[in-house]
Amino acid sequence: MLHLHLDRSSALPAYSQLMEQVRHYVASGVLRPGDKLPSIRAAARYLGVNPATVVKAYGELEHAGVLCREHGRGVFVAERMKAMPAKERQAELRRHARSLAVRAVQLDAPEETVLRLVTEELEALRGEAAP
Amino acid sequence: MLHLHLDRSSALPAYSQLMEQVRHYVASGVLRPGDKLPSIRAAARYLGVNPATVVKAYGELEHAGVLCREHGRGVFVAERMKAMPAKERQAELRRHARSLAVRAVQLDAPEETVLRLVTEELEALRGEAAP
Amino acid sequence: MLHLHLDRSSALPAYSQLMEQVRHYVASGVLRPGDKLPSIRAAARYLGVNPATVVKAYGELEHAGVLCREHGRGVFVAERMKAMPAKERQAELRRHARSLAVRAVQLDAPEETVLRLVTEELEALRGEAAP
Amino acid sequence: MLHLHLDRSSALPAYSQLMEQVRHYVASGVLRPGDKLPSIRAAARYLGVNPATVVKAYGELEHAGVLCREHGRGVFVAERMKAMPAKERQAELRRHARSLAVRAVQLDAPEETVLRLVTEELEALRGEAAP
DNA sequence: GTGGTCTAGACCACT
DNA sequence: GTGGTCTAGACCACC
Repeated sequence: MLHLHLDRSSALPAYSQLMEQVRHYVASGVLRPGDKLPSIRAAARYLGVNPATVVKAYGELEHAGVLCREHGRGVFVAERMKAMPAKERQAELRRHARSLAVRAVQLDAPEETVLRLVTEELEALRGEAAP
Repeated sequence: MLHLHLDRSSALPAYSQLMEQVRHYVASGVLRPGDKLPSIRAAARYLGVNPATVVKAYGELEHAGVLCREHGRGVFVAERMKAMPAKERQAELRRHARSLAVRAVQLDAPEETVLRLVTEELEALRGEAAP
Repeated sequence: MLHLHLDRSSALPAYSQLMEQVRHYVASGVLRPGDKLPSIRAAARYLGVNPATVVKAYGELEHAGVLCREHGRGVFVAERMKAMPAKERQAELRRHARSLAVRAVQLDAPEETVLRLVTEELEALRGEAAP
Repeated sequence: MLHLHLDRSSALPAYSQLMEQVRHYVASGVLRPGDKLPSIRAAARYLGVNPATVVKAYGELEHAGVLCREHGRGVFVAERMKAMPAKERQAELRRHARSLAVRAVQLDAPEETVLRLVTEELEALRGEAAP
């Protein structure tokens, strides 16, 4: 059973937190292409939210090419990431990298610490895929 | 004059975009401790937004320890970043590093590309401070 | 054996995709009046769907006058299209033409390109009938 | 005031009908880039539907690059259609052209009638833009 | 069983 | 004022 949880005190809306967790499981390989996700109702019950909230999260992830909803059958991890133009991909990554860099400078963290953190997180994602 | 701009179609609210830009200028050294920021009215006029939007951005940044409002005199870059506990600092950086890592894996970017992007952004910040 | 296939990730329901394919084969002459269609069970097995899905598709097509179910014998292409009032026929065609036109304008496609596409598709249908 | 209306007996969901109408107004030039659409609440009141239904329609049109929602300000026609890869654009047009061609053959309409309908619809869209 | 749509209404966030 | 999120619950469509 997939572990999902919400931080009700977070500034991010619930549907957005759910999206991030699913993205994480897909990125880490815990969820693989073709895998079935918890049904909308099951996830809603488990998280203690309204089914419509899960519908929104799953729907947005479908738009993003991460999931694939099949009427009457369920929701699945998409077989292949929707081809995003290389330029857009690079731009998205750079936005996240810049955001990290700005915080690092403000918090006065040395470059090596920042790079180490990124490496650790990348390895953590790979690690989860193993079993 | 500080260059500020908004992407009205962005998902991020205007005040949040403004905050990010101020953080960027402070991180890069374009704005140094003690520097005066544009007045709320001037910034609002320049950006074409409601002054309340600038008030909110400056207020949040004051709360975060980046700015320092002095009644009747204006808004300034704080002399020293409010001391954030090392643990919190690490946690904030790790959150950003994780977010970058998740996207990198999903977009299938190799580790070296990711690290290069981060290094580039860190250097870009340092570069802006020089002149 | 008739080639049938489903796109499970499509927004259109399975029964609707099946209908469209049968319509296509009938329009192109691959299926001619009186021809027998695959049995409900055979089609369901071939497509990997629930027989009820095929029942629904065949049923709707019978209602539209494209097919003709004969109890105990099978499902056949109707001898003559059920006479649809000229006015309704025109209206249905115009609906599809308008939908095409709206997309063409939005996608900034020149008129000649649009007309060429339509001509090509009409010829493709005629071409399939030949052999 | 923009004319909007729903056919409650239609098989298409209300939000989808709304989308089609907005697409039509944008394609015809009745709505031009930058134009403000009726607010979500105003449109909902006018159409006699729940605001959430309009939210869904506007949201999907934003994903499609037709509209642009700005928190607290309103919903506007996007300045420029999101660049869709030429290949996808062609594919979308061809799908609509094929659907038209299939119906034309089934309804036994001669090629010239079909092409005339398409031309008429394209001209109708251009005509509405004039004033 | 699954997902899809819609309502009525609440409360929050942004400008 | 604007749009954004969420709830509780209904009913429909698909498989």
